[in-house]
This record gives sequence, C-alpha cells and structure tokens, in this order.
Amino acid sequence: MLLVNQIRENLDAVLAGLQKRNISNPQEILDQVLSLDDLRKSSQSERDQMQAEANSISKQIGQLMKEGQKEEAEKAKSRTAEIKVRIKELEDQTAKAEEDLKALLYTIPNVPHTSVPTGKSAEDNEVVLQHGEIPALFEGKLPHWELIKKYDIIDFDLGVKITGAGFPVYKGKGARLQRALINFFLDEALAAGYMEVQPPIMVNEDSGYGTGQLPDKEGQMYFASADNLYLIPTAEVPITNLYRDVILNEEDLPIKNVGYTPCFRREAGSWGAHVRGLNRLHQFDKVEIVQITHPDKSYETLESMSSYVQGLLQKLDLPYRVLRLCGGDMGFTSALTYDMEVYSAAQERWLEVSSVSNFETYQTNRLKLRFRGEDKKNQLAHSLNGSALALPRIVASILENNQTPEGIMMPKVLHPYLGFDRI
RNA sequence: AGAGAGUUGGGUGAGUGGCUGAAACCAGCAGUUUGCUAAACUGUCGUACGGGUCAAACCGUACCGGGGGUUCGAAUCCCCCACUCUCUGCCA
Repeated sequence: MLLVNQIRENLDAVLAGLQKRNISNPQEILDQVLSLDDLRKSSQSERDQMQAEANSISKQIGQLMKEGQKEEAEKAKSRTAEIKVRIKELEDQTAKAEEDLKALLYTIPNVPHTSVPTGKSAEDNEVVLQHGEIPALFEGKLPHWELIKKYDIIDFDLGVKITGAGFPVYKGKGARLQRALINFFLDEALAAGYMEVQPPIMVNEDSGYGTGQLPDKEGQMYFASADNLYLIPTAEVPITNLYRDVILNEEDLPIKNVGYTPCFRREAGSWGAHVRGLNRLHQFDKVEIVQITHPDKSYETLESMSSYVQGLLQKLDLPYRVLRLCGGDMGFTSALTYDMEVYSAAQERWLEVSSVSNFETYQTNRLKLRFRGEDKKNQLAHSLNGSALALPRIVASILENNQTPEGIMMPKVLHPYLGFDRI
C-alpha cells in the first residue's frame, strides 16, 4: 500500500497518478487519508503524554510504598484512575483512526510511473515493440485444442473426470514438453544469476496480504478453509513473502530468486468463448522471477527483466510483442508493467505469456521489507517480478506455430530437454 | 489426532510484579594494541510511532509469539488463540 508520507509529500503527483487509474474521486480519498492520519497522530500524541504522566505517578507510588507512606500512595492512585479513563478514550480513538486509515489505504492502488500511458482498457496499451516473423501456415492449420486431440498429448476430458474443467491432463509427449519447458526456464534463470527456490504452494493469510492478493482479490484464490490456507495464484506470493519482515543489508541487494510452481486461479465469472483450450486454466505451471532491489535500481532492473523474458521468447523462436500497460489495465499493485504476448498462428491472436512489473514500495511497505543503507537507516526496498514464463500459452503457441503436415516441430533449444524433435 | 513441554533482542540464554528495553555470552560494528594472521582490551550494537533538528544529538510512548484481563505498576499473575518441540498414533 501507499505510504502516508509519500502521499503527503507528493500530493499532486499521487493525485495525477490516481487519475490515470481512472479513480473517480481521488482528491476526496487523499484528503480523507491525510485527515485520518492527522487524527491518528494527535490522539496518539496526547495518549503518550497521559501515559508518561501515569508512568511517572506509578513510579512515585512504588517509592511511597517503600517508604511506608500509605496515605500519599492512595492519593496518587486515585489520580491515575482519572488518567486511565482518558487514556482508554484516546486509545480507542487512535485504534479507530488507524483501522480506518489502513482500510482506506488498502483500497488505493499503486501510483503509476510517469511513463504509463493513460487509457481505460487493454485497447489503450502501448505496443513498445514487436519481434519475429508471423508464420504463414498451410491450409488446414488447426488451433491447439484440435492439435492436442490429434496427437493425444493433452486431455481435457480426463481432467474433467478426475477434477473439473480447467484442469487438463498432460500425457506422453505433452507431459514431456511441460517438463522440458520448466527445466529450460529454470536453467536459463540460473545462468542469469537467479537463485532457485521451491516454495510452498499454499500460503497463509499474512502472505496473501503481503503481496496484495488480499483483501482485494479474495475470490481469485482457492481457499482450504479447514486450515485457513490459500493455494497460490502465482509463485510471486510465496517467494516475495520469503522476505516479509526482513531487514537486508544494502550489499545483499539485489535479491534474485526464481521458482517453478503450479498456480491455481478460480477466475470466477470470467469464462468465455475466447478462453478455449489452454488459453485459460484453473491450474497451470509457471516459472517466476522475483527481484528485490535498491530503490534507485528498480527501473533499470525492470528493463533487464523485460529483456531477459524477451530472450527466452527469442530462443523459443516465437513471434512476440511487448506492451506497456495503460493506467486502466495495469494490476492494482504495480507502478509499471510490461506484458509480453506471443502470436498464436492458428487462433490468429496475441496471447499474454508474461507480465513483468515494478511494484516500487507498494508491496514492501506491506511486507516491511527493508534494507539498511549506508547511512545506517532502514528504508523500504523495491520489489519486482515477472513470469519467465507461464507454460500453457507458450505450449499453445509452439503447437500452433510449428505445425506441419509432418508433425509439430519443436524449438531447437528444447531438443536436449525433450529427447525428441517433433510431435 | 492424543499427552506433555515451550515461545524473551541477529544467535545462545538469564529474568523474584516496580531499580528490566530487558543480565551474560556469541556474532556484528568502531577503535586501541600489534611485523602479518591470531589474540587481548575499550566502546558501540533492536524496531516502530510521535516530538525535536538543516541533519544529528536528544525527549516521549509502545513492543519479551498474538489478543484480552487483574494491578497504581506486568516479560513476570489469569484467560483465550496461534505456532514450535518431544513422545504416542498415522503416513510419502
């Protein structure tokens, strides 16, 4: 969430940012934040003064008791009684102000970076670049949901039988392609200096709040009520939360982690015709990269993460484009997001396969993820993450783009991982 | 799942209701000594909020798993919850 001081000191910039988010009454919201914060400060300050007085009287009482001056002590006790009533009032007032402030801050999205285009929807995203040839396919090309049946490599019906819609079963070369991609992505990340982690794929409530899935996107996650645990929608949640409540040394930055996990998304109410096949699933595999950086380095890092992801797509020989998301399409917690989309030749559509974002201090504020600077002061680090990559749409695109009458040709970089060169 | 024990600062670990934000030791940081290394010695060494300052120093308050209670006063007493460990059971 945003820092109150950040709002206070950059009121105009924050206001402009929230307008870019198409929020209806930002001025009103920010005024409310500041007045709640003022109330919080003044009531706590008064409480502290009263408490200081009470503490000092208590000490005197102790002294008086020791000296056997019982009457004096009793007199002092009655004075603290009055103070305590007032303290209670002030504490309630402070707690209320804090609670209201927090609830309000939870509803405010991150302030977009100045380079974020204005706009309302995906239509308004800016195409930064496009790379690779869009393949001209032969007559009779098939969308991937036909291809997987033809070659019997991914089975949706079987998934329905054992679980439900959106939980496909990968079989034979389909399963091996999944495994090859995961290993390829992990190896590439290792070579780029990331440390591999295998986090739990269920997380507690604190973790959900830490990265911003809660309270905003409660319905997105599967929830195991018996144990109060959420299935992760992305490895971003457990990996970033590794550093919750941590004070790093400046020389430890940047932290670079990569992890492969299955991801689970309920996607309630967003099922439709354009999400056939692998385009949208309840369970899918993803390799995620996460970085924790010095605030001065985060945008440089964002660019390098974007280049890194593009490098993967180039190695897989998939045509792609890079979008800079507009204010209306960007995630709640992000300050700047690049989406990478691959072209899926039979569907004749661009499919999002990666989203690389800089959250600045939005997450680290909630996480209390700080580092000790050279001046020995603690300050919030910046957090970033990106998919590198999400598997299903990569698979869809590989299958569709590389289909030939002789079978589906696998990208060269995967051959050593696959043990075969075509399906 | 049953029984028991426990949760204190970066770590180990003291702590009798007021003198404890918290002993001691280790690690860390700064310095002294010193051919080098090692060792020794001295000092320093939590976080947050508020005030204060150009910035510090400094001052107030809170925090000893979380929440509530008793008390003039709680790390210390009481209640609830969470978690950890040990034994038993189950199990990849």
